[in-house]
Amino acid sequence: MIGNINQLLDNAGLRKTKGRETILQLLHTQNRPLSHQEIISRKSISKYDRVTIYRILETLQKVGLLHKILGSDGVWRFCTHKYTKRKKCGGNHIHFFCSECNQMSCMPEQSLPWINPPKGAKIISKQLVVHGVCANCLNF
Amino acid sequence: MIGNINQLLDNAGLRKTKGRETILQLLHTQNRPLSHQEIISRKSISKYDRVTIYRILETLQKVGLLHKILGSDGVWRFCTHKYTKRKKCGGNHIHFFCSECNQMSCMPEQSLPWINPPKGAKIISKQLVVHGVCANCLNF
DNA sequence: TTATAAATGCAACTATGTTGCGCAACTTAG
DNA sequence: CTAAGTTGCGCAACATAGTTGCATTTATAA
Ligand SMILES: [Mn+2]
Ligand SMILES: [Mn+2]
Ligand SMILES: [Zn+2]
Ligand SMILES: [Zn+2]
Repeated sequence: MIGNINQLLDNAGLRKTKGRETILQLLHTQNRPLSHQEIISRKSISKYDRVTIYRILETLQKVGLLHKILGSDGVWRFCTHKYTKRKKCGGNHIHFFCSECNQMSCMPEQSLPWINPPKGAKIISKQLVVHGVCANCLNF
Repeated sequence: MIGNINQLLDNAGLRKTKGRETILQLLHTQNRPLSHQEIISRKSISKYDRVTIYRILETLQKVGLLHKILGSDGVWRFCTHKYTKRKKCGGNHIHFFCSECNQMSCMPEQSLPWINPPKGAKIISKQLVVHGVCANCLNF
């Protein structure tokens, strides 16, 4: 797995550092987007400086290894791209945000609708965040 | 117009204060969501304390007189509901955010897609923000 | 008019994220 | 292998959005 991770960094033309590997590794084992806070509070990552974490996340996202989504709490979450049999997923799907536990999840099976841009405008990206209460939190 | 505004506050069961009237008035003359910053920098509003503005916006939004949308800059924007011949609009539409001028606009003609909730979860609301460059900014 | 409840102002605080800079680590040319 | 150049990291300081507590003022209704 770690070899795989290094491969990703390599392909992206990034230097392989322990911090990047660890974060990529962590996000790969999760199947939901994690916030900076959620990431840095992991044992394996807490030793890094918070600024370093911010920069690593920004870097990984810029080269396309992560996608990021803004929760309705104003906090960014980061997630590795997932692959289906068909094609690479660039994070181009709906996300769900539970306002009880503040956890975000991907809804990869539902993709974003086609959108007619405002007259003369150029669309770069879209984010559809569904806000609600997750199954877990509903059972309490 | 100001009579109309007072009516709205009244119907919502809110006290009529100069601050609330002025802010509602301002947002009614705009047809795009304004941030706290954009609002407080208006001459007519700059005399109020920033905390008061935050609280007024929160209050108006809670009773349903405003809808709020989070921009990809992490800043909330507030907008009055607009009415069409057909029906009341609860802000249930797509929003466009220009990353050049940081201005948000409503796309009321395009409504949000139906979304299949995650198993066992309850959906409360949705926000679809389209990120791009507006017509104005493209011409420079 | 007066009593009550709600709104406002002010100060302090929290939280996320950014910037600048010196030092360390890695890469590459010789 | 070594030195120079480039990139990443740690630390401190900063920027900005939004919140909380509490004293004071204002709106409303008795
Ligand atoms: Mn996702
Ligand atoms: Mn709108
Ligand atoms: Zn939850
Ligand atoms: Zn623009």
